[in-house]
Amino acid sequence: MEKYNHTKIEKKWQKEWEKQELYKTDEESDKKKFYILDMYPYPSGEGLHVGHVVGYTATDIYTRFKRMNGFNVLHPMGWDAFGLPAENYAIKTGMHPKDTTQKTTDIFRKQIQHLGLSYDWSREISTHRPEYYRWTQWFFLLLYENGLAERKFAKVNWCESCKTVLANEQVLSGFCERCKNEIVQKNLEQWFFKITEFADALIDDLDDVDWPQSTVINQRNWIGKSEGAEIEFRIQNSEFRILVFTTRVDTLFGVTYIVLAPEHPLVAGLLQDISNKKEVEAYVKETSTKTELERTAESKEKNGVELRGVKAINPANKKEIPIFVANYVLTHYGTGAIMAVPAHDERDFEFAKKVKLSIVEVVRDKTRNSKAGGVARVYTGSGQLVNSGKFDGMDSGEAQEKILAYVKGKKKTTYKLRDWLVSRQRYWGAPIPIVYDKQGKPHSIPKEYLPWLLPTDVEFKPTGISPLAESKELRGRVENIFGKGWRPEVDTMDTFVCSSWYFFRFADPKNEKEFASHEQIKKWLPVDLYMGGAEHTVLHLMYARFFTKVLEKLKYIDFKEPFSKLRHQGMILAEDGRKMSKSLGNITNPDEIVERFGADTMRIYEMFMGPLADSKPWNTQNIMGARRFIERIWRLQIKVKNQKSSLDKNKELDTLLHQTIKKVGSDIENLKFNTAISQMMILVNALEKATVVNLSSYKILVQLVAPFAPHVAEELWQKMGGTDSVHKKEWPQFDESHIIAETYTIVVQINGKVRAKFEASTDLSEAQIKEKSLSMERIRKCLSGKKPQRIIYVFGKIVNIVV
RNA sequence: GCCGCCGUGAUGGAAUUGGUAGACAUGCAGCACUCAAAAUGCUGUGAGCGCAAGCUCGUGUCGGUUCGACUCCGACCGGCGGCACCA
Repeated sequence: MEKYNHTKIEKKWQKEWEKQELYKTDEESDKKKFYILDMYPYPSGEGLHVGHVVGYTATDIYTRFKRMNGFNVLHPMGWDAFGLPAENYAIKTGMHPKDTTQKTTDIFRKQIQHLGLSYDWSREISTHRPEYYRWTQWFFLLLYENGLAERKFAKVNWCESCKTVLANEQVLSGFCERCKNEIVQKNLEQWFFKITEFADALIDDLDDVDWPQSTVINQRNWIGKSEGAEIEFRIQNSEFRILVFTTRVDTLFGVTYIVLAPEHPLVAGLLQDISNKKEVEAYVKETSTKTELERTAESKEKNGVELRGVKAINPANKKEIPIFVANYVLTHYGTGAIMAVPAHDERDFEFAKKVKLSIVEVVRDKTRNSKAGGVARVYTGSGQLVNSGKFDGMDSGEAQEKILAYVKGKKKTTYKLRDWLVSRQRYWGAPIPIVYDKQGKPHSIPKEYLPWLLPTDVEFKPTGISPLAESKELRGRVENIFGKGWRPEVDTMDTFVCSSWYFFRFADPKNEKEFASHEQIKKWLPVDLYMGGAEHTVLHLMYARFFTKVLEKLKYIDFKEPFSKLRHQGMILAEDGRKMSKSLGNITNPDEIVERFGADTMRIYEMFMGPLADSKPWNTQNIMGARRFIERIWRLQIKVKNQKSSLDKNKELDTLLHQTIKKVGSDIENLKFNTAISQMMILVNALEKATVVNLSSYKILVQLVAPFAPHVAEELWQKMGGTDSVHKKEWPQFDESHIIAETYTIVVQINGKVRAKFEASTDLSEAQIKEKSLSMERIRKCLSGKKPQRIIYVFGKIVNIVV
């Protein structure tokens, strides 16, 4: 027997599989479809890291398993190629992003192939290619022409270092997601997608998907649906009214002042009527030039000024109350104005204390004996109403309804979700397919001009204006087509636009007439299993769901959710337990591991580390365990004999074999690869102890291992006389009759503590088992004459004697 | 602060309609093979007590439910992730 040589075997089979196009999706097949998708990577210059390998190996195992179980599987791979890092890299090196992208995707593809991952490369896509972004542009126009994309002025997040506008989702606690620089706010005209129109569907349809609970909750929180009411407050001696949004109508009698956001339009409207006009103007100017971040980060300290000389009227008790402008009220949420209830809202309480405003308790905690008039602490729960006129004594729920009717308020639902800002002042993205006429009015670029090509005569250096604005070619192109005085849109699209529909393209990647044909979409979508890191939950998943809902609304598709089942792979931490990062110098390079130990070992190791979704630290020492496992299987070859009977002479081994088939199958189905491998190790350990291994048993072992370690399995399959690829074989079946044992171990406990065990044959009755337990010498000794009070028998498992 | 998840040997982890805690693997120790090393194989490996048979304790802490709790309930402690003045 030759020594196990992973390099030789892996090279050989990777070449052979490519030659045979073994993993190409069968177009003609009438087998049941299954679409297994990885979140496609951004092909960075650093290459693949060990974290990618976890997710890709997991889906590969599942893919191979599904194929062996008779499914027609779509398992594609592509590149999220547009984006800031490629452009930043281009700026640094002077190379065109197109060339660097080409280079890095080539490296990624090679690395992925060296892992033996069974993607159908004939369907590879890359978002930076005109054949692809043509359809990204088509989607933009689809949204625009259906009123779902609009251009508007907005206070937007601006990164001074990246020189671009960012989406809210790309701002992490006030800092740029990419470069970690602080974000400032600018007022600019930008393109938005109206994702807020789908807020309810984005919440409701989460009920129908099989996703990790935490991800579903994160999505819900991000959308932030909140049901409440709008209530109008009159202003004394004025035509103006203040509309506030509240979720606590029951506290209306406790409203002792009103607060407007500094940007609230009414502030300007009321300026004429107030006595401290200068002070208010100065305050508004100061607060609104600050970003939201500065307002919160520099101090959570609340401050504000009163609009002196005007009073609002509380519609519930008709009392006159003061009006403030304050920094703690947000313009963009609700109506930009609030009714302050200092006794029952922490923020209002804090502000009222500071400015010395009155605090009136109107809801009392029923479970506690709150002291009358005790407003030293805020009570934000619901309870029983006090100081609320005829509503006294009602509980919060009832009062909500009654008071709302009494003041003629309207029910209203608000959301935290805001429209998606998609324009970017950067080069390396899909150009927005819009041109402006002489009056500056936007027009769609007619579909026949798509792809609307990204010009090449541009400097990448960020200047704050879009690089495309410099392109003579682009300006000329527009004037040629549309006429003199017309000018191009010079912003590009956020890369999240590209990734919001790529999973459709895989169904029909070469289609030149549509983003994907109706039949191919119907055939393959939705995605049956989607795998990716949890860090993408809010951003990408929300946008992809939004696009899917748009398509459904416009009758392109007839399903509502793109990803039926979603799972996250956990992060691989460095050996020191910290995150792997370049700056810490603790990165493990997968290429080195593959070279030293082999791809099969790498795959087994990463899957054996622990539960797929958990974060776990890398441990190079532990890789040897995976390697030894493969070598043990390899060495078992010597013991293989082609015995006549398919049933192994060794009954115990036969039982174990069938148990293993069963467990490995169900574990793969549940993505519990660590325990599947552990079960196979148990089988291998047992086979090693036998003097002879039946050929049929060994072949089954090789088939079970095949999804995990495809190269060595293929090699051994061939050595065992297999003619076709093991990966095309049917998954082995187990026989339940081989698993059922003739005896089982009964554990005898006294008061829940294990005292003895015995083997009982399956035909013993309950009474016989109890009797047998009591008669055991050891049990008699332990009982030492004490009378059992009760004897509990759990079928086939336990006898518990209670004394 | 709010929401969600998690806490098991030296280490990664296994075990949940409540039923033998620590499977499998790594490490470590001893032995075999070897001139030697590597590789491989065998044995041991939660803690304490005991010559032994065996006993006691043990799944973050404290309490509860139960014949029986890693598993269920309550409070607390610690860690991770997300959101964060959203009215």
